[in-house]
Amino acid sequence: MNFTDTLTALVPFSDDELNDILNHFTMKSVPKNETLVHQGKICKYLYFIEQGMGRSYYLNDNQKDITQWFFGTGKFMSSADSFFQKKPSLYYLEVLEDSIVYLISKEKLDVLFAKYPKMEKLGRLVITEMLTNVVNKLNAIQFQTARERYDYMLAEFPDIAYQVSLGHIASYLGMAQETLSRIRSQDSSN
Amino acid sequence: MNFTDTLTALVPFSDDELNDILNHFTMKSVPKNETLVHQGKICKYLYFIEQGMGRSYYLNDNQKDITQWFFGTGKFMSSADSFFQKKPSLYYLEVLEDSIVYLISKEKLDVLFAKYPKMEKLGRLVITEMLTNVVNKLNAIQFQTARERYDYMLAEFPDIAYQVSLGHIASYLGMAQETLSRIRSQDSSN
DNA sequence: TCGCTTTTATGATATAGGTCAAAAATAAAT
DNA sequence: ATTTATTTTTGACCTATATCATAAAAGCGA
Repeated sequence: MNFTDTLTALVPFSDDELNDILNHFTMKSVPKNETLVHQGKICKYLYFIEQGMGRSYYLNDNQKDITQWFFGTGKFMSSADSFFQKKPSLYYLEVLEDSIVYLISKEKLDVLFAKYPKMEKLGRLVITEMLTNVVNKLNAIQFQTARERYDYMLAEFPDIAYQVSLGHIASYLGMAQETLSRIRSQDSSN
Repeated sequence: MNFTDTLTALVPFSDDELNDILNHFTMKSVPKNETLVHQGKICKYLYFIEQGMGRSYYLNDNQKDITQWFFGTGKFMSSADSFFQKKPSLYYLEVLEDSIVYLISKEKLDVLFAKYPKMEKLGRLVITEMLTNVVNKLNAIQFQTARERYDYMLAEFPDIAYQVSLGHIASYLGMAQETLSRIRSQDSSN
């Protein structure tokens, strides 16, 4: 679903409103592997992924890269806490393939929030969806075996599960990459 | 922090606005162990805990009670997805001690959202905070040892860690209650 | 197409923490 | 104040998965 459709599906904007809103965003194409936000820096923009996919990750105490979230086509991507509170980001944000995004700064977004109450609603809905997704993952991770976690991933994000490197997925699911490799090899032998 | 202070800290309401908003809420005292929402039912109200504490939990495949979240004094409590989307709740909501809450229905809240754009902002801020908290817990759970998870709990929710039963905390942290008991006995022997 | 780098697979071994069982301690009820 | 129920502790044992090591495969630049 493209950007305008995504917006209108959440809140019914008029054509004029929609145009004005779109004009506050900037469209940009981002090449594969580009880092949009660095850990410790402020996340200046909220991104909508028109085409492509990205992920957030951080480096743990052993400098190991841990995927925190995947963002697929048609989703908003940001280091939410950093963007909204202007705090240093705990995560890196990077694009995993050539992508097209719409981006907006906090200042411009605040202009939209002030101008259109419906935008506040949009913001609330988008964040509510994120919250639901994170809670779902949490429940999936918390008490399930590695096998079950991978099944959750296949069910919830089939597109991502088949496109992203095994190491990224393993860290996202909280398991060693060797474990995920073994799970997959079980699958293919049956 | 009490209800009015919490509201004005997030968004600067005028006295008149604040009064009007408060009038849409109902104050209620809830006795210990009362269940506010049942799994599978719609969560009809958003609660603010003026005094006391609650938790959300669900029963897993083995009918084991798993704590999903704790809500302390001064926090909003709800089965967010159920409340906002009018979907059956995945969780029970219960009060862990005699409490005083302010509650509001979705209908009345929508009236407030429509009337005061600032309320939309309030909603967005509250949910953003929840999102941040859940993401923090997810990171704590995903790659940390049982010991580290408990330390996270002590740091993040010291009040709760010392008041709630060991079994509730263990399931919240994704470990067997025996494990948490052993961790605690290590602590007290040093 | 060849060499170089990164990713994935597989085997051997170690361990954190789960499960089962039973006792001890606390809390609740009559 | 006793009994009953619930929660916590402790011990013995076991298993899923991490870790370490190395090989195979895939991807990529020159």
